[in-house]
Amino acid sequence: MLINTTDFSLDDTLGAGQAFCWIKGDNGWWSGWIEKSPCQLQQKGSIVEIRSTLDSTRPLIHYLGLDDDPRQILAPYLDEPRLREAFNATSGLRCVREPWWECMCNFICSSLKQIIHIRQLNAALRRQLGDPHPDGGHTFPDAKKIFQAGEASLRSLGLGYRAKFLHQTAQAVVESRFNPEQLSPLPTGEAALCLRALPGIGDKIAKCILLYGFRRFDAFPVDVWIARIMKEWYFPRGRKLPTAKQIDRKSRRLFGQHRGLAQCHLFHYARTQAVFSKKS
DNA sequence: ACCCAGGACTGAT
DNA sequence: ATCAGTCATGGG
Repeated sequence: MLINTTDFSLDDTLGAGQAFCWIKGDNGWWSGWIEKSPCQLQQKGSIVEIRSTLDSTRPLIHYLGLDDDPRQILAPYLDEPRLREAFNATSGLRCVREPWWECMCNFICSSLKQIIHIRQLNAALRRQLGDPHPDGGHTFPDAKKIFQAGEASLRSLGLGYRAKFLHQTAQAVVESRFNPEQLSPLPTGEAALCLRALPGIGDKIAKCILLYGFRRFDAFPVDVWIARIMKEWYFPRGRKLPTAKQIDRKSRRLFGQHRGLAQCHLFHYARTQAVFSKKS
């Protein structure tokens, strides 16, 4: 199957720290998952080629966020010259729609980890606890599987201190102490507080889950890369990095209701420009 | 060996 | 409310 796209980059979208089940092979094909279907993707020019058992391109268009136009959504904020610089360098990036549970697990695993390590942990969780798929690979394990595996077993996969967090959060989901439907009536700020009740989820990870797992474009996760680029561009005077609260207020004022989408482009730009790698 | 990574949590001011 | 210390692991 083929999808024709405009101003889209598969490499940027799958490599920008949103989803962690995708690996790019030496042949140029990305291998990963759309829900429970293994899937391979390759981009040539404006064409994305799909190899999978899916009978329609619709789930892929939905997953990759190809149904919205970030240039149009961010248009009101692109007068700001620095955001425009970052956006123009990353305009092929789309905000993906990750399954919320896998997204939650990925980001619980993400604390003090590099993106490559998060991918490794995602692969380990699938291989060890997921169901094998006839076409190869393993589906992502549900909360019950991860809970029943036990903390020690999770630790043996390399999760470190995150093993206890993931185990306890899985238990909370199994016991319905957390249900994603609780979030839908809540504004994003209160939804973040709800997520923060779960072990291993603080403000930053809560907002990643809301942005990538629940498509809350007004969630603005602040990690070290965002802190660096925001300091460099919007807090140039100070010696130290600005606080998360300062950055949040600034993002609200600069990027409005769609600051989460702006964050996707800022994060990817910061991470792919050598200028921002832990300087000052 | 050393440094850092898409942080969260705890206990002390 | 802010702040330092602690927590595991792997790659550069």
